Amino acid sequence: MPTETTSRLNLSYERLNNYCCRLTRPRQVILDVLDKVDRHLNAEQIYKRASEIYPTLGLATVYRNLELLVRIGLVWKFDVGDDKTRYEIAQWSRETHHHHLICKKCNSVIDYSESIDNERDFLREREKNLSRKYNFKIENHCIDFFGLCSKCKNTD
Amino acid sequence: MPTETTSRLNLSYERLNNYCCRLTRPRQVILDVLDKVDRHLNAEQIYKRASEIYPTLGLATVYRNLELLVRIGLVWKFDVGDDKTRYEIAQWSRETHHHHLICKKCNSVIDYSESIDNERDFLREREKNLSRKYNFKIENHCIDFFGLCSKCKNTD
DNA sequence: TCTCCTATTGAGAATGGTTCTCATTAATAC
DNA sequence: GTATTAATGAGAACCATTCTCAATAGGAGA
Repeated sequence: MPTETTSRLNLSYERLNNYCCRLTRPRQVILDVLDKVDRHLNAEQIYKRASEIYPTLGLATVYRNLELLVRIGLVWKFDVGDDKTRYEIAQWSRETHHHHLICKKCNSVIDYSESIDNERDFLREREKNLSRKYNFKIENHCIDFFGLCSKCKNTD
Repeated sequence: MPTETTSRLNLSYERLNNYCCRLTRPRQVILDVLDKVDRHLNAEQIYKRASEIYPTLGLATVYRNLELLVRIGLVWKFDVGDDKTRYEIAQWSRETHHHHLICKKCNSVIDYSESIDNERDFLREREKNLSRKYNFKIENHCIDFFGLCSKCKNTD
């Protein structure tokens, strides 16, 4: 019986197929790392973890595939201001979609997703208005709050 | 009689003073460029424009001062995904604060700010909740919508 | 107005995350 | 299997940004 995790990975593999991309070992390993991890990793960190599973992996391959995965929507990337792009597995479902609280000082990231229902309604309405007004096809959004986390707030 | 623009610049100069930063020619010129321009420029573009006014300006000086201006809140920076940080003069007032529509294909940026009142109310409430829940001091937020602009939508 | 102190600058070198190149390998179609 | 060609690994290259350091110039006080 497939767990939730394996079925999410299976969906990812299927999507790769739909885009005529080969299902290679590096791609599986990278997706696997992103799927398992709870934090937002940069390319170097993903490379390090993936290398433990697949030691001959190259860093360039990690970059190439992250770019691909972002392009076909399986992975999202974002920037917290430390010049290293961070990546997370795409969360399309109602339950798992979330936004970020980013600490300006230590660059840590907190996800939040609870009580997000009115946020969703609000955004849907907003996107509809903006699309019409600017003739712009909105595919995604990014809501980040910047400030000081509980630790850094007290040492500031 | 001071125009709106000159008074905004004067406020900026005052703020530099408050932070014990000298009011140097490069800083004036950079602020002046950012104040006048309607688009979101990257460091290179700011350097190019500022050099026309102050030809001996160095690129490193532009980077250093943009960092300073961001730190003291006179300038905001953000990223559209082309690996070049963009900068805009900080818009703190109710009338001028805005968010972005970013085209994934041509990296163009549209500001929107109209009918933003309910957005502001929504965000204020949200920030209050998040601050309490995560003991996080929210200082700023970033709302960007990504997608395809009217031009790119049709050539896709 | 002059002088001093030191923050700031300009130029070029250095850094480092990311991308490119190219010979080699391996995933898929037949 | 075999052929085709997308994908890979290694290292070089790229390029936005930061660093270094001697020279310059704000601005406080005399």
